Amino acid sequence: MDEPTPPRTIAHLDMDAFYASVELARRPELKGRPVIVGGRGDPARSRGVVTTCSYEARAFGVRSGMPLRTAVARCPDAVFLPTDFDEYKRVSRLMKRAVRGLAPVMEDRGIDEVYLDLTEVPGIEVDAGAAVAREIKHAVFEATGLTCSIGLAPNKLLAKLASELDKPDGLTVMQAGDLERRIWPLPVLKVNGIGPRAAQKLQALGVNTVGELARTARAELIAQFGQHYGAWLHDAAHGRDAREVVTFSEPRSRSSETTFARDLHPRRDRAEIDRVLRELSARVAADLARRAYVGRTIGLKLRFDDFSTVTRDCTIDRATADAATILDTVHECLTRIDLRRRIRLLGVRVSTLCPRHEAQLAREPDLFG
DNA sequence: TCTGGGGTCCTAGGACCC
DNA sequence: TCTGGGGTCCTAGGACCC
Repeated sequence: MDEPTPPRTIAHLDMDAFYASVELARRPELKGRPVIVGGRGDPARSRGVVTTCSYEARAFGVRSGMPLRTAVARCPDAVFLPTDFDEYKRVSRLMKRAVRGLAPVMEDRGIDEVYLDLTEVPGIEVDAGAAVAREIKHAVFEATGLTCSIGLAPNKLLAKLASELDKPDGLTVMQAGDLERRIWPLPVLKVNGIGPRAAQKLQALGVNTVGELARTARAELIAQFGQHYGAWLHDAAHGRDAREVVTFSEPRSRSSETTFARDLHPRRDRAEIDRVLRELSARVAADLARRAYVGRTIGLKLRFDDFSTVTRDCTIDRATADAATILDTVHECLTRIDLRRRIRLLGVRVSTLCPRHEAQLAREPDLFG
């Protein structure tokens, strides 16, 4: 067994309906109306999906991930807005700066959420962290004009579940007995790490809620899901999670992909395909250069009109961030794919990354060899 | 009404080396 | 003539998350 660790106070902070809220902040006249954010404009003809929607839109059954055309059908009177990532990233930076000022041990979990280890924050012992959490919520509101929800718990898994219990503008402190009372009745899909596939398989076993999962024998879960995932499922249902709050991690890959407005013919649209691959390679190269990283594995992703997806990759001798090298390697990958359907999506990825200066150090012996 | 774009991690098989 | 494991790297696909 693992060494027992001293109790921690972990927070999960989640912005409320983030993209929709950012849009409402700069268009206050839309307040109270259903607002749906997603795609690049013209939702009725778009192949995009809903990225976020306001709570008013949710009342019509609109959900994130839903095709925009479905959202139009469910809520034709909604205000549809294209995604403006640059603006969301700007507000996200304001949020994170405000949070870090009060709780420096922060793990970035994307544009609108973070984990915090509050264990060492002064004053945390007073009321299990609720006062500190209120301060953080206030600081986020001062910096962005937006509300967030915070969950406080002894670990990340429970903090994440807790932050959802009282949305929007919520603050939930998990205490003794709350696992059984508030978490066990939830459907297994609410647990971070259980997705649609695992939930479906669990349902087939008669397991629908977290409590039912907790009551399933560990050995049974391992038999059904494998040693690693089976044991994790059992631990998760019992609220056990020893993961640290990680303040920095090296990036593993960078990529860029695009879905076409109409599916491309592999021969007749060859010029367009080449143009897009060139563009995607240049974008990934620029992204790597900006971050001062290079990578050795170049990958091509292709989705056909039937939504089947294939990938090919190729590892080269010398890590690169050069657009021409990436493009050449992508073309090499393309020759290994049987192009017998129309193409819906193309993507370019560079992985096995390392910082540019480390790659240079590793190469230096070559200069003398 | 067909299903975005950015990621991470895991698995499994084959190559290759010791 | 038949038969080892372990370790690492590479590739392809898939589950999952925001």
